[in-house]
Amino acid sequence: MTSSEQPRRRGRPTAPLLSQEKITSAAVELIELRGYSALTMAALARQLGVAPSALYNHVSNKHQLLRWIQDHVNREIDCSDFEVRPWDAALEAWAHSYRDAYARHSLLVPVIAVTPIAGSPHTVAMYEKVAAGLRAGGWPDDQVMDVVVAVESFVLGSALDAAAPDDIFDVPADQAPVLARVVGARVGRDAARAAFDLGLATVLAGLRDRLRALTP
Amino acid sequence: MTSSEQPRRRGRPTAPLLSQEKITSAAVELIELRGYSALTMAALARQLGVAPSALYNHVSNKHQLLRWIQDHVNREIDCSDFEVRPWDAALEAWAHSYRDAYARHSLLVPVIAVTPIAGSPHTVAMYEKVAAGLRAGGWPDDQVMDVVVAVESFVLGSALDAAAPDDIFDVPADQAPVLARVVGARVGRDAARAAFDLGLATVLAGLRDRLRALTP
DNA sequence: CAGGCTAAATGAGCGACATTCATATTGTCT
DNA sequence: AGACAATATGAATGTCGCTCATTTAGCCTG
Repeated sequence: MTSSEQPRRRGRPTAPLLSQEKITSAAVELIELRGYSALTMAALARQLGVAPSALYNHVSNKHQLLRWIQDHVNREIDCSDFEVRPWDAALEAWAHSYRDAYARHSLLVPVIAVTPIAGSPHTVAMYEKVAAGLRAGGWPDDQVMDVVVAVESFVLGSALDAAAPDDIFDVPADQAPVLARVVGARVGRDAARAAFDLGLATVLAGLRDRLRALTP
Repeated sequence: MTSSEQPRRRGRPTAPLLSQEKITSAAVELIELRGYSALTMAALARQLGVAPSALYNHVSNKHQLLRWIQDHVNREIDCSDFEVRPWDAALEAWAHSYRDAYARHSLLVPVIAVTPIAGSPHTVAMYEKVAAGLRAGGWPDDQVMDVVVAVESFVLGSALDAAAPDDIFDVPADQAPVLARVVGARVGRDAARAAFDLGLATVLAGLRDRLRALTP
């Protein structure tokens, strides 16, 4: 069934076949269809009906492509609550939305954590809203980023954890009796979700206390 | 200076040149010397004075090698406090030690988070101590792992954050004025460390509250 | 309107890796 | 002594990201 693929035209086409938007969308589609391991430059080019080398006229390398994808994913994160609800409720909703997005893109987590945000407009917009919300909620300037980073660290760690297999802590009871026991005590639930919920509730409670202590 | 490398003997040597211990140590040494990007199977073999293919008689693939390294790194994590101090103090010390270890091995973080611990003896031993400490501290069986995973998520997220460049949040003030302002308000400090300390203190405060509410 | 510059595509091919395989050698077990 | 298993070598393979020379077409300028 090798279909009749007429050899494509060389040279500059009438209208450009590629753009940042098209490349990013195709990459995200590919990831959602077949996972991150399927995201190769060759596969992406194929998806776009283009030769692999053509991509490099638009994106400098695969790492930059991942940053585009990251910014695309960040667009899905909901931080509208910061404009209409108290800081702690908004932070909770943001954290949930953030975790869910990256549970589906856990391979991006190590990329996010290390990449300057400046080149990513949606990402910058997100942090701007979060920072404004915390400041409006009474947090002092010099602690806002610490709060953001702390919560974000927990969120990204949890996103990684969400990608783990359910039996990650399974262990023979004779090797580690206490561990086997407490691991057994949480079967049935969505373990990663439960840990995230407990952790987030804990963090929020701690933050409320801390802010209260700051502003008597 | 291409030194006189006599062609090495083929076939089985009198004493095995390789073992899990030797391979892992050499890999860790290589990483500490030249970073993770230098950890290739060829470079590792070279470090051990052996042909690359010889490694595959001992380790099934690079991913398994990373798991050996992970277990090796976990051996450095200090969790002795769980046997001699209150659960919250021990948890704090553990988290610090854990973060510091993986700040130096952040490339392993996505591997840890997803790999079953069963094949890693030091890792199992670590969790056993932590679980026993929390249980002894009064935490109910069905919440111990949630606490462990929540703290671990924060720790691993923070370890990733520690590997980020200092200027990761730098942004033109006209694009995101509030963000620029709060980012500017924390210059001078070790930002990642400050966020970790704030977050850990917050989590511990929240956990103490929670346990107190459970056991009146 | 001719000539040149630039954008954007093609396809060949390179180098870095992880991994596999046929083969050789040697210690150990029967 | 002979068979087998363990452990090394080195050649080869396949996948990838990426580069480069080349081609083509639109646009700008004199």
